Amino acid sequence: MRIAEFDREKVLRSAMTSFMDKGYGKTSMQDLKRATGLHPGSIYCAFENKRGLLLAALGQYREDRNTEFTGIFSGQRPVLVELKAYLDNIVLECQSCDVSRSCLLTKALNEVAEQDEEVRGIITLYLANWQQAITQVLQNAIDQKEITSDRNADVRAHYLMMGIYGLRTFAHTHPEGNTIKQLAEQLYEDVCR
Amino acid sequence: MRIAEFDREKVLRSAMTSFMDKGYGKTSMQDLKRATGLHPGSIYCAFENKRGLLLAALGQYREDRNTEFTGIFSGQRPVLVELKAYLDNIVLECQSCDVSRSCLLTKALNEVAEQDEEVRGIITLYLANWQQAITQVLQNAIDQKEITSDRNADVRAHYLMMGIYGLRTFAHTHPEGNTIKQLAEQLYEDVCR
DNA sequence: TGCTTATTTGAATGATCATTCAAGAACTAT
DNA sequence: ATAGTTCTTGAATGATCATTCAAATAAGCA
Repeated sequence: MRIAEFDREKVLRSAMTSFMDKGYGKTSMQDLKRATGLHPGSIYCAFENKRGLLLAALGQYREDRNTEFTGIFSGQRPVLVELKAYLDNIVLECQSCDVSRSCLLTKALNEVAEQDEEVRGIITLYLANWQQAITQVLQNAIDQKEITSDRNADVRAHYLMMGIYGLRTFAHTHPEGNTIKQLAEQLYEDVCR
Repeated sequence: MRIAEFDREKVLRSAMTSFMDKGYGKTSMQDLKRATGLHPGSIYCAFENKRGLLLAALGQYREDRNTEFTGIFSGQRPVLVELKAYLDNIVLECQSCDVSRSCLLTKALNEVAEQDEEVRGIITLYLANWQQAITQVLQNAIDQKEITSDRNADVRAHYLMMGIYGLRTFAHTHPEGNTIKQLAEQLYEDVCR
């Protein structure tokens, strides 16, 4: 026996940012070698494929986003306060210099999903999980009477997700100023109205 | 002298859909040869490059979207009626079977813009033109007292664009049902509120 | 009709890429 | 310590790709 030397999470996060920066297709194995510090053979030994590395990176991305999500929505504050903090976080992300590192899921969905049934299925599943989590948050807000039940949690969650997707794309062309912040604030109001 | 035999617009529209279907990077010259009917040499003679063909296709896309836009916002009906028709059109586009053929501009922005300063500049310019046109529409609606001047046209245009971006991405994972239509309706209300 | 100029054709080129593989290195267990 | 297993290394492989080029073709002009 012999234990693998590399830190799996570190490697996957390096691959993640490579895929987000250059896209899956334009990230060559040489790029991945440089980013992860792993030689081609090791990558193939550990992940079978460049595609396998993408799948593993997607899984890691999901996990990272999950812990971030449950960290913010810990239930220690009113739901709407937590939701506002969540949106603030996304705004900061959009305003950071690396706008292109928006969301590996949507980026991969745009790039490879149309050609790869399995990848699309996985990404769709992850996004559906995210949507479910957001729906639960909004349902909590309704249960706590923080927002009305005029529109149900599902409809509100759909709208919020649409808004977040849109924010990220919009940020690509408007990284400057506080336009993003204003948009996020109106989005918050319209979701909670 | 000798006149080029091919129909430039037809060729560019074929290239457009190829780029939208597979992405710029994964569209090979063989794909483009099949799609456009032009042999490699002719493509290089007419557009200098694969990249040149992309630039030309982006230009054609802009023109096509422009005529579509001015066709809908002809000023013959109340502005808000025209705006609703415009959104209905986008909804139909999102619900059509080829969801991936969403918008060449945003697709290219995601894929190549981070690597190619010039392409990003051109796409950003086109999108800015679009935003300007939408702002003008909303300003007209304000001038005609169809909506209040509580929020100015710029802010409303930003929000509408964010919503449209988001709708398109959302449609990738929810092509079915009339979720998209509901979202578009709330977006319309929130922009005009 | 012939001459010039431009386009079309499609095989050839050279680069880049993902992937493989055989040899070397390191860890565990006996 | 030694055998056995697994990981690492990095050059080799074969495929694919954008691009080039020289020959062939056609259109405008004299």
